[in-house]
Amino acid sequence: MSRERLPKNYNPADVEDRIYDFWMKENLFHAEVETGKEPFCIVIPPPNVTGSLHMGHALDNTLQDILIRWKRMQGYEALWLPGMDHAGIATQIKVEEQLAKEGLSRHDLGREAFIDRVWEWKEKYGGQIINQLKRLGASCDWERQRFTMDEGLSEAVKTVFLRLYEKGLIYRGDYIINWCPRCKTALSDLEVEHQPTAGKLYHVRYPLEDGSGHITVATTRPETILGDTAVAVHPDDERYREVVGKRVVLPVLGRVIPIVADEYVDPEFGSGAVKVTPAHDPNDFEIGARHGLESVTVIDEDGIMTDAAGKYAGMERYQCREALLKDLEEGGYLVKVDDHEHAVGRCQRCQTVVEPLVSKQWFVKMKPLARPAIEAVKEGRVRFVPERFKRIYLNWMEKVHDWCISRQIWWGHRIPVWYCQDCGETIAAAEEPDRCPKCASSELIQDPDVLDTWFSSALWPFSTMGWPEDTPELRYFYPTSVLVTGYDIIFFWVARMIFSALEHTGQVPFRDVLIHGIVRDEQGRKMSKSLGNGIDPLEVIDKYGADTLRFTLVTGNAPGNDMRFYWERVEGSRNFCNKIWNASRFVLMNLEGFDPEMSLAGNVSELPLVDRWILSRLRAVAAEVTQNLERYELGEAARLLYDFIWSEYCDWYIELVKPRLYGKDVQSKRMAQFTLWYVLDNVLRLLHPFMPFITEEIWQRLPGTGKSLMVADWPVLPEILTDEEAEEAVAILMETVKAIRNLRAEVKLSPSTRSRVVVKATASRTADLLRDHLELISELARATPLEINTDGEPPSQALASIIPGAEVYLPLRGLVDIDREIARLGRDLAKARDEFERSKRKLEDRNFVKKAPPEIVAREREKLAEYREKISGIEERLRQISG
RNA sequence: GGGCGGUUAGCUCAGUGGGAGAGCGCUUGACUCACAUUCAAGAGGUCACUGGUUCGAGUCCAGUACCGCCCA
Repeated sequence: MSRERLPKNYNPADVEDRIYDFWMKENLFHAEVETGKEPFCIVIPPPNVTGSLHMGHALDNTLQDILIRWKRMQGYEALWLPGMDHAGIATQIKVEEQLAKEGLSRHDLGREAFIDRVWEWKEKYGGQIINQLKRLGASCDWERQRFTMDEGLSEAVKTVFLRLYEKGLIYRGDYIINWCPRCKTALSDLEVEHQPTAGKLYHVRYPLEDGSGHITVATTRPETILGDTAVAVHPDDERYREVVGKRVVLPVLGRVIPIVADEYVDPEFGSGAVKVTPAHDPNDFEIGARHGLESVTVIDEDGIMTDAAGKYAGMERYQCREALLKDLEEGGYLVKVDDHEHAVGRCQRCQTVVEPLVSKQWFVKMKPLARPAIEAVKEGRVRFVPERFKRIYLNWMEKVHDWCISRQIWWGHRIPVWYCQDCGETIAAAEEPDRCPKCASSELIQDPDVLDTWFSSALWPFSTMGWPEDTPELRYFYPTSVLVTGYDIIFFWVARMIFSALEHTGQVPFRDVLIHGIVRDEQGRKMSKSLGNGIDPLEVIDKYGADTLRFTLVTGNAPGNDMRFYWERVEGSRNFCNKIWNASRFVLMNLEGFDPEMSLAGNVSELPLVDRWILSRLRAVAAEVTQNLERYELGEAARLLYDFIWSEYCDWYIELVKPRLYGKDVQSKRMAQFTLWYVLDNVLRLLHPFMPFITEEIWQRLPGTGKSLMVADWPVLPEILTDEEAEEAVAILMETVKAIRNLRAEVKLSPSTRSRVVVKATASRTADLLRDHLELISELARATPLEINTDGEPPSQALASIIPGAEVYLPLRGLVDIDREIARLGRDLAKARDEFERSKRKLEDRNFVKKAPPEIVAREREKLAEYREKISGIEERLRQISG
């Protein structure tokens, strides 16, 4: 037991690093395989190696740490497996920027030297987020840290690629993809963000080839006219029945193209006829495929018009638009121009407008993989929390498109495919082949592309455990217990992990998916670099401590909902830390002569009433906290602890127990010490997952505790602590104290002035209870002298308050304003009568009495009796003072 | 266009069919020997709207309005 004086205010900076070092030194984060315990496992959503901790990470990892610490205390072998993602495009951009400062491009270095450079960068600057996670208090098993470019994980990537390739689920071909002209790479559908943008809708007239008229089409991207290979109308559209099968002449270029009928066309939009540019629009690509249309690429990978664009060749895409519009107008083809808002796709990484292009890329065939992934979720083998995210997942999975997995960058997992320069054979292999298996040529060139970063993170739950090897980790910890992540990443990552795991391991990757929202700024805007409205979690930790940040992030919002970040809320959490600190300080300062060993043998039923009350409440709260954690209601669990500690333990119990601590009755003092200690010990355990640092710091100072709170047992309290009678009795004591305080406040009596109070109890049992706690009430309500009776005549010159079971009088010689008192009692009376009527009406309703659960009806009867008593009490009082 | 979420005190938000809650802010009083990062007392509500189910709806169902998000 530490006897050093604790500071008045909790200072996290003095505590947190020291405690974290202690945990590390004691190796308490490490989880072992096959310990005989039941496993509980979480794999971290690997942050980007380039990343630094933002509020999203702070929230996500706080939730994971709460779960893992709780389960660890419950006796599970709890593994939280950490690591990082190589983040292909993001990292490459970072290193390219660094090179640019030296006046170099990656091409100056060449591929190998560039990749070496990225590794160098990674060793030097990468992974700062790991240390930031430690500051947050994350209890990850750092010995097991993984990186998606590690040898083992790279092996898993290759294995998966080859398996899918051999099964025909990976293919290469010319399809329309999203191309970022700045990053110079293909992107998957998910990596394109659509933003509503003000633009124009150009209506252009295409003359029929036979001179019998024209068709007007509308487009937001006139430059793609140059790549048109058809005009399409809806097959049922009467207006165009005659012209289907005819041909039109493409304005300016003069190319002749057919008119086709296709269900895709919306007859309601524009003129009901659309131009078809298979090479530069995903929907047109589909139409083109259905009708066997030609595909003419007019924009290249740099966003420059190709030779196929005729006289516009060499122009930049927007420059071409202007030039072409001018020509269309001069030729009389431009009918009109409307303002039009449409969705423009931009590169997630650099915000450049993406260009849909036909390009040779690698794809994963999704339909066969999606089916089992849909089943697994429908059957509940993977469970989303909150459940509504299941629908979002299923909707997406059910209409998923093939996944473009090749990227034209250098940093990443190289596609394990070689092409024979002599016979053109494609060879997929784990290692570079010596010669072509078909023609024995040694002229083999590896595919230059790398795989989408998400291709490797999709394998994370099992690749980190050694798959494809059959490791003890896989057998013990896999499938993992729960995945915790934001809803913004369900498609990118969660969905891909589910189908990958099912395909390659035959098992789900995790049983539960806990989805949370995003942390917004105080105006409700997304935190972003460009807005500069982000709040650095480390700034919060520096100023207020990690426990404060964690508590702020976990309280005050429902699962799956977004939350706003307010410094006021941070202060509230900080104040709570300080409250715990000072309550603990109080307990530690008053444990002199207390022996924890001895007190454990104490008989609960022999404890004083208020001790039995707080122990009963503690047991209820512990059970509720556990239940809420089991349902992933972490915010609710935290709120319960906040209320219990602040209101019941601090505001009431500690105040109730003070006279005993300072009094002469040693036996009573020992019991108070025991109860204070016992409740604090358990409360610290319950709170530890939420606020690991402060709880550990205090707990280690408590007598009779162990080496570390983080491996102490989670409270499961004995049934004998539950004591409904004590709870009811203490409620009466509290009501009485509140009533007296209330009356005192009414006449603005300062707390320093003591005042006589008379309490008339309606039942002798209540009178006994109040008499037994006379000193307590007197102390808490500043009531001296305090008279308790059951039949005395109430003082006439007094304020009155009628509560269930008692009438409370505050005598004030000559100071009572009778009119005011009559008015006040009148208000109380009106309120009580309203309640009485409502209750009476309810009980007179036969259906209520017949159909409502008996305990509800019984409670309602009790209420009615209380109101009746209150009303007659007030009426009686009114007669006394006005008569 | 399809889907999802939200609408509760001045603000931000909890609320799991059975007496409308918290934090902050506001008003009044107090440096009472754990804590002024505190304590005590108080004011403040048509639970968006309209119907329905139910003995009973902030809560379940249907619809409407507005705000937001995701997908196309």
